[in-house]
Amino acid sequence: MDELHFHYYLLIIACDIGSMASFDEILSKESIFKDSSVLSPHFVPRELPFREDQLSELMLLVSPALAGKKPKNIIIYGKSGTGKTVCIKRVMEDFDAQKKNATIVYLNCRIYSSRYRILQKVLKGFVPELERSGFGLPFLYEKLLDVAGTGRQMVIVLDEIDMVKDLDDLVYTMTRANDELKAGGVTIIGISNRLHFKDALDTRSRSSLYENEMVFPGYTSEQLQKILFQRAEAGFRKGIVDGSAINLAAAITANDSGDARYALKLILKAGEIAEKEGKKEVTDAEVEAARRAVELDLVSETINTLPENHQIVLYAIAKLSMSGSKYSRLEGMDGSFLFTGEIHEEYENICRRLRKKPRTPRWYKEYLNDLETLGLITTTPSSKGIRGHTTLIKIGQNPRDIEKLIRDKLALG
DNA sequence: CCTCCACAGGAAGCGCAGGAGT
DNA sequence: ACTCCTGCGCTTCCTGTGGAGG
Repeated sequence: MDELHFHYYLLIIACDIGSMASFDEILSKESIFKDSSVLSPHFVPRELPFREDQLSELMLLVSPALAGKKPKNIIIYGKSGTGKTVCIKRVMEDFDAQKKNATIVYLNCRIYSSRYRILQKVLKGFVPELERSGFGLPFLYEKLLDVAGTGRQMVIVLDEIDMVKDLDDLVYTMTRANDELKAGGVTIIGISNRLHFKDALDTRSRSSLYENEMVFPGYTSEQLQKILFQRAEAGFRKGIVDGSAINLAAAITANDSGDARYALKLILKAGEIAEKEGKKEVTDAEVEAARRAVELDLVSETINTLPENHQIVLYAIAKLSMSGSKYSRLEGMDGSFLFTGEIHEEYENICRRLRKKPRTPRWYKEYLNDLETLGLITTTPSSKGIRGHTTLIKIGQNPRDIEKLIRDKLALG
């Protein structure tokens, strides 16, 4: 942020709290939160309700490493927000506290997505010269043998393991390392939310990776209620959160995913909304408002990570949705569906305004597919009646919200 | 019935950034 | 650090489909 913008920024803040007369007033105003970090998705609580079984099973499976023996490899399945990562983190805390000749490392494979990178990251803590790159795979392999060869048990947790491109090779490398090692060992704990990713593995690495398999089920509405209660108690001051608000948040979440992370986000957001509006309690109304806000947040996050051309196409769709489809009116319909042709025209117009070269229709169609996969638009093939063969397109959310989100981002007038 | 329009989507090939391997 | 190569994003070309209209 440059200086000018920084001053604007201060000005905006000043306007925002314009109603506050003094620091005394601001500071004397009590927050409804006791400790909002408890509600953050990264928080690892001492108690993990409804995951006691999985937790003790995991500890049992990993425990040989603390006794100098190699544990079996483990694969953990479960949709997002079912407590996979948080369980592992808890196990890791207790594991490290034992201070034995054993190491447990956590990696997210979205970032460390190849055998090479994983080895490099794991060994970095032991081999200082790896800060510089330029070492071959054989070198890394030798170092792995050196590090584990001292009798060290190494447990590598690979979150989102399905993102590893050469998983077969990785598993094979680890298997070979374990064969060669006289003391010490290397164990993989893989976490995945895609149930069918093992189909892509070859038989040999599959059987060695799947020595143990654990499944984390989604939380039910009742379970979510208890979890939310527990967290709300620690996160909010007494008597702030209404019981029915928690039930509502649990019900909304259980209804579409059972994702505890989403439920926590709802409650946190509801609290923030209540606080901003100066309310003393969090009720159903705040949870409802939070749901809309969280949904828009998710959409906005998706849009922000979209490549520019996808954004332009989506912008074109939002723009046309606001005015209604000319083509479909010509066909005597209500104008709520758009045609691929008119969207492409609009897309080209916007590209011209932005002085960008528009992509060809062939590729533009792939953009439409991507947008549909992301749930931002829905498409219906039209087989009868309308202009031969075409696709009818409808935007997923309120076009005004989408239009505004992208307009700010693309700096369109 | 034939041709044209508007579109779907496969195949091949191209240039380039960045990852793999040394 | 340096080179080679692969994969990605994209264009070009092509075939196929079904209604509209002469």
